Amino acid sequence: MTIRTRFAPSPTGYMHIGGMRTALFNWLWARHNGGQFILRIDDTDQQRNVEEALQPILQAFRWLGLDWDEGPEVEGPHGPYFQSQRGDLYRAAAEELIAANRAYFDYDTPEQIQADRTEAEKEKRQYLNIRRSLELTDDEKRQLEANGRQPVLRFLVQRDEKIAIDDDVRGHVEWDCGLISDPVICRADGSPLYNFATVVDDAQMEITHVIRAEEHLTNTAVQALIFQALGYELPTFAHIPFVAAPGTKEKLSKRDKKIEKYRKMPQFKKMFDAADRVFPRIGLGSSETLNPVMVEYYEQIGYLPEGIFNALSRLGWSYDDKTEIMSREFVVENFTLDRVVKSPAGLDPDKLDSYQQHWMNELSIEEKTNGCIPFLERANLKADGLHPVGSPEARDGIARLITALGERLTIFSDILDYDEYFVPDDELQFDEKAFNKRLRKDETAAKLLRKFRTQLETVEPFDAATTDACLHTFCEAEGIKMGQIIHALRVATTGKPKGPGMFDCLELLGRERCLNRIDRALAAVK
RNA sequence: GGCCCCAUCGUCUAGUCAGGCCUAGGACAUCGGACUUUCGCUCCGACAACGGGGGUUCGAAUCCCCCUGGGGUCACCA
Repeated sequence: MTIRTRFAPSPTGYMHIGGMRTALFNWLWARHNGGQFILRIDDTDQQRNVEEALQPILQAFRWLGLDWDEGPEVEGPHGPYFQSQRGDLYRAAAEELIAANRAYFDYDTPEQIQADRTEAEKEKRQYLNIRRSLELTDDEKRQLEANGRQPVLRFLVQRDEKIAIDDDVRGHVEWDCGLISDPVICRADGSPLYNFATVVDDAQMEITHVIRAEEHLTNTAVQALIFQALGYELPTFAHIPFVAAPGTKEKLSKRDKKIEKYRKMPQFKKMFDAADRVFPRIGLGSSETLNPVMVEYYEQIGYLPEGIFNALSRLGWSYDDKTEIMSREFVVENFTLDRVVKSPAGLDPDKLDSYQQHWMNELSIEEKTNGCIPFLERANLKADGLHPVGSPEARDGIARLITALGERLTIFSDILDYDEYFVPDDELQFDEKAFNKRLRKDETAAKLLRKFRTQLETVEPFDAATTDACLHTFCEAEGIKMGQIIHALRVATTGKPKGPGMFDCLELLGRERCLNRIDRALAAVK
């Protein structure tokens, strides 16, 4: 039997990171078994701009490298893949249920239902819908319809039964049908509701494994009942834990109110801060428009799909007791449902960064350069303050900077922290605290720097090794330690108290810019 | 509140199904230390968990029961 899994997003305009993890597990299970992964669009609810709202979702799949065998754009033998276009299938299934007396038209108004519910609540008893419409004669129904009453279609739950599933993650789970209200399966206009459409679709698309988040576990009772009533074989269910907000066991939510809360949580804060730092500079709004609950956040701020893939794979799943770093191929090869964890897994930004760091460091200088350039371009920076960063002349300098940066880049947008290499000398900002400490208050250092400046004027060639040797000789001649001047030199040339190796910095900047900057710094000391 | 699910370091997890190999392993974070002109990297070290109570057993993180706690869900949303 070919394994077939699916993910069924509704077109909301963005991809939720928790949803992405669910999609990933579905994709992994299909790929691990040489099966198929299907994308189906649950657009029964909204009608406008489906295409527009869908694109970011498809983009997230493409970016992470989760390809789909059937679905939008690729189509396939079980289409259409938009629920809004599958009305005939639902209608036929509904008629089948009606004919078999497993579904009935309910003429109660929403107000009536609400009243029933309130009353049950008042009497502290579990609400179960009252099947008044079952008592209606055909004449009465006609009468109601003539008065404009539009019935909904309800599935008739056999209340004396039990329903059970054997979940691949949870094990045996059982419900008492006597506690389950008859679910509405079609609205008055005939449009299907989720619990019904999903069953019809999963059956028709021959889905073998329904892998979804735990929050759907309760729905499964009703869905299993409908599968049975329609004579379909039950797929295998696997309810994986949902992705929780950092440091909590609560489902990671997309709601604005929660987002505001996340923004202040210590574990999450740095991701929001990064968004506020980076996105405005590259014309993408701020954390208000793009936040770490969305997959797009990670793409736009410069994470690697490999890093996110690795992190998401380890969220609720493990290979063994020590393997952390895993390639796509490794996970596909080894992913099994029996190693899925049962309890909710909190997204951990720190750990995510550690995976990211690993995969970033696997990249060649060329690949890193390619990843960084778009950020420099969008931030409108000029290489050596002159050439557009996209130009071939600029590329070599950027590549040399990235080489000097070594393992200091975690995400591509980190390159923006080194904008001192891209601004004109007269626009260089000196870190005030460092400037005070290393130049203003340290008069000896400033004096030494003035003296060393003349050496830099003539040292030849102006590269890291030679300037390094030059400073050593200088220190020896002056009878000082490197530490007495080098900090002042660093702050004067780069504006910052930290960064790559000092002499790499000098070489990167070149003689002219170094001298300009030293002059400017020394002038500012007075 | 009803129903359902879950419960090991701060976090992600290994170990639970087949009880002893667990004085509970790894990773991230944190804190020390080494290296370095700074930052980072790297290396070394430290801290740190079986929610509680009863059983069963020679022996329980592992099996059983109860309690507690957390979460999910109860729509003419998905």
